[in-house]
Amino acid sequence: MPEGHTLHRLAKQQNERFADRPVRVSSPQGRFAAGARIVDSRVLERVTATGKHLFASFGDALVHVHLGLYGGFTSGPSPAPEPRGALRMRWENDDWWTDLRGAPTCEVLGPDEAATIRDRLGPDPLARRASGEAAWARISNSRAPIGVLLMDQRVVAGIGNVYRAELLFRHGIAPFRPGRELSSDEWTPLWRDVMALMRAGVRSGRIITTRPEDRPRGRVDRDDAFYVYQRAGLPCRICSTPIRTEPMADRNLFWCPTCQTM
DNA sequence: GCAAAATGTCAAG
DNA sequence: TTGACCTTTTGCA
Repeated sequence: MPEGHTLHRLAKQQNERFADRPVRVSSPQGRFAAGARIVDSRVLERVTATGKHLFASFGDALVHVHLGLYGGFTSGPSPAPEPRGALRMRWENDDWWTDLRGAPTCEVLGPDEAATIRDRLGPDPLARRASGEAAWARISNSRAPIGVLLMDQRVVAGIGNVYRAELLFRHGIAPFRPGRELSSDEWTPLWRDVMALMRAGVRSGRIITTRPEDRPRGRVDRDDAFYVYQRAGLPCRICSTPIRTEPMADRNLFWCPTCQTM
């Protein structure tokens, strides 16, 4: 499921498999039928991820996909399986297929409309030459809690509920602290960390935030991947205090009340 | 077999 | 601020 690393990984894979040649685009479910007709059989130039948005350019028409909470792509080598369920969009060439389901957004845009969406976003830690300065400018001037600011795509593009909780834990910062009460000595390592964690996420295809010394050796199973996310009531890996949860910015926030300070 | 939850966002009021 | 929306998986009976 999708935070920024998922979309960048998808862009990379789709470029490898589909870019620079024609793609058959269809919408077996029908909801994207009109859009599919516009780009069907055209050459796919490039797939780009910005934050949690995916843009596939076919000349002056771009397919814009946002996976929301539960959208997802599946894919594999040809031949494609018989369409099943609510299959919003399918891409096929002679070698590969990929299917999109569940996405709230799958639409054809012009270049200006795509630019408008990108312009609304804060810096993407996975972008080339990413800089956290614009994000820091907003955070250091805001009295909103840092746990809200990190989820705001205008502040940083690509962070979701898992990275939010885990980053704040890794830096010992209570989610309730107003942005303006962070010091730049806290922000600088946090920004460096989000770039590194998300890059690792792109590489492995999953989010792992525990340091090797804080988890059992060997393969990382789901129970050992996080410090706080979805661990409400379980003992903190560092101090054994029960992990707390409560909604913040409409999502369930998780934190350790001992390790994360105001 | 059904309800609830899940790594998200936007429009309506 | 609230509700709508998209689909699959999980947990409980």
